[in-house]
Amino acid sequence: MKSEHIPKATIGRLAVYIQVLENLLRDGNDVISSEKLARACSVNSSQIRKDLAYFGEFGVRGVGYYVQELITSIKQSLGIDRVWKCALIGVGNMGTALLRHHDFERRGFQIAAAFDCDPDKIGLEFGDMEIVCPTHLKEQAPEMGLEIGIIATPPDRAQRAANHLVDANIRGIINFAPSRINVPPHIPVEYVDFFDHLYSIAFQITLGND
Amino acid sequence: MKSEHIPKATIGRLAVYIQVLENLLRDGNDVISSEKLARACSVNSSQIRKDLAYFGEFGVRGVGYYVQELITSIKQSLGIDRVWKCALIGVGNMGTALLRHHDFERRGFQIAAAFDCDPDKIGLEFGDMEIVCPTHLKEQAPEMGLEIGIIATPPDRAQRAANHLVDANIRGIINFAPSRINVPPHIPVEYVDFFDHLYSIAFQITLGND
DNA sequence: ATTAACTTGTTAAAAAAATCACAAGCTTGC
DNA sequence: GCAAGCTTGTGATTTTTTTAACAAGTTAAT
Repeated sequence: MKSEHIPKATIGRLAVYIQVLENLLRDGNDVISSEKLARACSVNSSQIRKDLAYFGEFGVRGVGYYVQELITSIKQSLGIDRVWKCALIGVGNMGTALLRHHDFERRGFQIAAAFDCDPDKIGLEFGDMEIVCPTHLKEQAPEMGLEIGIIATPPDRAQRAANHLVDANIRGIINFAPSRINVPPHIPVEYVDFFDHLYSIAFQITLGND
Repeated sequence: MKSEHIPKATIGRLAVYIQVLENLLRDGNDVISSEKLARACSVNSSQIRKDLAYFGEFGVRGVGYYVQELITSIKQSLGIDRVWKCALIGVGNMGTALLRHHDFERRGFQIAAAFDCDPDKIGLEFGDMEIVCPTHLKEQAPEMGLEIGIIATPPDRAQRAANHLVDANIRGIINFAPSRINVPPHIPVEYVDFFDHLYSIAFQITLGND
């Protein structure tokens, strides 16, 4: 197989595979079968083989997958075999936590610029970055090669932030603010809200009760 | 319709509906049709009606849904019409950010106890909470009515944290650590990793390029 | 060199989820 | 009181996703 439409669920699982594979590698596993990987990920082994088949043939029949090689292949398939520069808008609680989050670099994402419209925050230094007004986005984005926008504003400011990002020709947006945004259809948007997961847990617990 | 198996995707969308409905209510909308709500959520209107139908009949034919009433009904359906007490394990970067996150209370979740096995952290005050050793979980959980466990440890400590939670009869777990955990099947687990969404954005951008 | 034991990639079948389409029901205006 | 205009709830249909099944390819042992 190769190319055609790829389910979003597949992308989510690929992220899981990477995580588990990296832990396997750390534990000294060089080769793994889809069956064993499947158990470690709590999915069906056909599922794994099918997910991978969208992107190519990465295994060896009768043997399995070489772990390091597979990690590299999946990362290439997802386009995360390079550094993506991100623009953060909104340096409140969430934004600050993101700036402090060490995993960004390790995972291939770099918050290269931080924006906030609060006059009290503008000018503040954050590591080697200075917080500036979002109006500067349009000029800084191309200069700095910013490609992904991270919205971490209060909900009522999210749309404005999105407008700034679109105007600055950003290529994709991840929105931590609890509100929907409208952008042109060629710009992918992902919404992040970990309370979704808490709701799901609460629901599953409640369900198990009756 | 009513009860039967409910797709996980439905739960995810109900969370979106709540978010959008709350914003609609704030903007003074008292009634809304599935068609308009669908547009605001970027989904199909039948989808909304079907999602709601799993839980009951909340609308009025010819009229639509009363916004406040619908919010209440969805929250009841999900079991988030009450406060859930949570135990946090791991007070590092992520754990601290969670403790500082103001939305917990507003959304019906309360981090009522914080645990960490680092001797430098044990004894530290956090608001009105003191960080204690995870070995105390088993005794504190029933006393305090802790029902949900939040794992925010480094990846190699996640399984141990999970064991403590299971041992303390916690009813559900949300895992922020980037590693899979094994728990008895009756305990629901949700994995949270917002890099999944960054991967997805990177992939969608890359895909659009060629 | 042949057999036995594995494991992948892929086609076919099954299951699940999303969408359509419409009868049933509410509201308003005349 | 009735017709016209909406909008829900739901059975039927379509689409998508997952799972099963197996031919094709690999390795190791005899």
